[in-house]
Amino acid sequence: MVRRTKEDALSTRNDLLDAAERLFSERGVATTSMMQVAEAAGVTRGAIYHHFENKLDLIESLMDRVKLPVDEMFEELAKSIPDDPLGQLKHRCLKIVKQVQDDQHTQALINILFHKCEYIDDVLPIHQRHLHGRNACIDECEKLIEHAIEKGQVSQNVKPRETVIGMFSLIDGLMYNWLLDRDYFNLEQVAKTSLDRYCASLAD
Amino acid sequence: MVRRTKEDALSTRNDLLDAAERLFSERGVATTSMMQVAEAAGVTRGAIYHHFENKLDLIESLMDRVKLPVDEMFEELAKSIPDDPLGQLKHRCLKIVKQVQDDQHTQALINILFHKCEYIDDVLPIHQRHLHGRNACIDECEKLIEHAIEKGQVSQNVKPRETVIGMFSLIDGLMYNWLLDRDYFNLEQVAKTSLDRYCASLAD
DNA sequence: ATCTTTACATACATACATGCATGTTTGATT
DNA sequence: AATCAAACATGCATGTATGTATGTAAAGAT
Repeated sequence: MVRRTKEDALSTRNDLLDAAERLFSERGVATTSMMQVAEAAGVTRGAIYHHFENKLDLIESLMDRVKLPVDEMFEELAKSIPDDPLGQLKHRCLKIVKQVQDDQHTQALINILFHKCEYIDDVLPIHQRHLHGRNACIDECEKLIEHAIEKGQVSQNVKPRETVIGMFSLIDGLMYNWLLDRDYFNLEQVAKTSLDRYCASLAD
Repeated sequence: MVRRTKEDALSTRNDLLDAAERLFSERGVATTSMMQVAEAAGVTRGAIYHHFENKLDLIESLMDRVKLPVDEMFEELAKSIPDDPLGQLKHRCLKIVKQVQDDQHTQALINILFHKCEYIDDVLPIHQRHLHGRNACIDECEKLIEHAIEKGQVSQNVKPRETVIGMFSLIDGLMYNWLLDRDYFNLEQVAKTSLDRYCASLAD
């Protein structure tokens, strides 16, 4: 089993990414060795070091494959002129939740970020990327809240920044706990009612 | 430097726990070696293996030293006859947040649980303990919501279980994000207003 | 005063994991 | 057709973590 065509090489690379995603998500990043990833992909470590520099590069490539829900949300927010800003916001948040619930790759990645990798210097680049997209998204959502205030959808007493942080934290917490035990509650359902209540209280 | 008195031994043990708590919280559990812990405590690995069986035992001993806020909450809930169940609930949740914000040991441990240790089989005992106390607490809080419904504080439309899960997730998410960047927002303040809103919406 | 045990330090044996260097085979190029 | 380079496999050298076994000096028991 030696050199194959370029398509085969790309397939090998994808197999490696698939294996890494699965193993990292199941057993954790630090405890999974390069050899285990290679074995799971049916190749040797040589294949990994040919396609990726090291473990960190492998992880970063994992992140490149999947568009995180916050990034997608950010893009959609940018190109929409909100007629119903608060509804928009709620809808986008639920979409994030839904993507984590339904899309396997997204779920695996978020699971890794939440539960399967330590937040330390070595893996910080990927967290940085996540947080960066997140903060940009928070800024955008903050503007939505401000619009909602102007439109009278939301009370003038609410502080936009804190409100968004609260919303995102609620979503984060729900996903965090749901990923710990996916049978404990229905993510989408609880997210919907929780968000509804949270938003309703903003009218004050 | 050899055999000291029993008090000295206990002091050594505490030094080790302090060092472990600090290093784990700062650099992560998996990436911190026993030798680094020993060095930080001013002893050799021999001292660690004298006091603890292995890394896992060290971590579990860490957890034994601190009473987690949920456990404390559970105890207090058990011995209180709620006159204002919803207010009680809110108050207890804020107390958890406050403890994480103000008590250094609690903060370090929660930080470890949230960000500095992978959720895998090896460290699962400590997570299990955390989740166990948590679930017991959720059950108790569920009863409080039921009381609140009986008292008319809360609408009959709310589902107690889901409501509690939402509340806890909100708190979790806030602590999770705050621990990532403690200057990004004021934990106690955002927690208070968010909880207030969330609870207010329960009257419906 | 002697003896035992505690509280460590030191040393070693084992086990991996990583990174690189070096092969080897075939697709791609000219 | 010959050559080059891609796509891996294989082997080694190194570092590092772990667990344990052994040493040792003082504390505590008798």
